[in-house]
Amino acid sequence: MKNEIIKIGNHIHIKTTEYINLAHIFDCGQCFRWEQNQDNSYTGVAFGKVINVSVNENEIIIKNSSIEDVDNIWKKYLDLDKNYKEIQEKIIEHEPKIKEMVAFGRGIRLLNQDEWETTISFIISQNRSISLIKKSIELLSEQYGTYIEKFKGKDYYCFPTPSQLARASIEDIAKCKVGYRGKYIIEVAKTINKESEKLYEQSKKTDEEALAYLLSLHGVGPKVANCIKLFSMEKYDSFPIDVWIKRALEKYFKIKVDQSKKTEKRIKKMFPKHGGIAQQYIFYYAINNQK
DNA sequence: TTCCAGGTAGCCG
DNA sequence: CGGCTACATGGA
Repeated sequence: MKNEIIKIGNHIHIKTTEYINLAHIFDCGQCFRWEQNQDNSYTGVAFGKVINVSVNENEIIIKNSSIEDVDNIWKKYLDLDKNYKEIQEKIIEHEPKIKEMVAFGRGIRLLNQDEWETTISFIISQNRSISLIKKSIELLSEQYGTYIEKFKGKDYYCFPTPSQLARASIEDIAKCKVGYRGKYIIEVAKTINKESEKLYEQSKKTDEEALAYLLSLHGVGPKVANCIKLFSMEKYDSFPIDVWIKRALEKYFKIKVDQSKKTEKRIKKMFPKHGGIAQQYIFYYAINNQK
């Protein structure tokens, strides 16, 4: 996708030929720091910056930013160089049962998020609902993260760095309502603080190597590891299986899902190459069509 | 009150 | 390996 970026007044406009749906992008369970405004725009924090995003006709409008940041950060973050229309067609062609789900989630894009933030966010996510995950991450950022600025009347904080969280005490971090995951967060923060380059090397390594590294982190199992790979390492084969995906695969695709290698291979065969993106359509459909 | 949530570690056979 | 269970917390 070629995206023309122009500045009009204080706003940056990105021309796009694809259908973009911000609600589907920001509320599909891949990220936890974006909130919808009354005008349907979204405001959020990523990479230490606060921006406001809206969509109008064939363009994305970014407020509180600069041409440089849009070029260097947000274009990549919003995954604007990928052709989702083509990917959708390939996914449906290979597994027609997913057609309705892809139609439902049309406009989703997989954000390219920071590895560290994604790691901690999904450690927190285990065995909890999305609204509570968001609450804990907000509390963590307020309590430990660096202050950024006030935007439209609200104070915004960076996601805490590894060293900021490595200094946290178990009693203090409990105030962020992370429950038993507090010890995981602190231990992983200490690990990454000592060797942060190791985490950031994984996107260049093979799927298997990245998986093995992530599984070595305390509190990271196969599901969380696959979320980290998919949402922050551009490893689009990753297919995280949580309770929603398990139920949806069993209900709509009639396959029994367990932890075995056999099941993993079967799923990979159903959703090859862009499996992680297919997974996201299934997840988003599942959480919005529960019965 | 009980059940559940974008699960994992620890333990046991 | 596969099968159990404890784990914090708030919403339904």
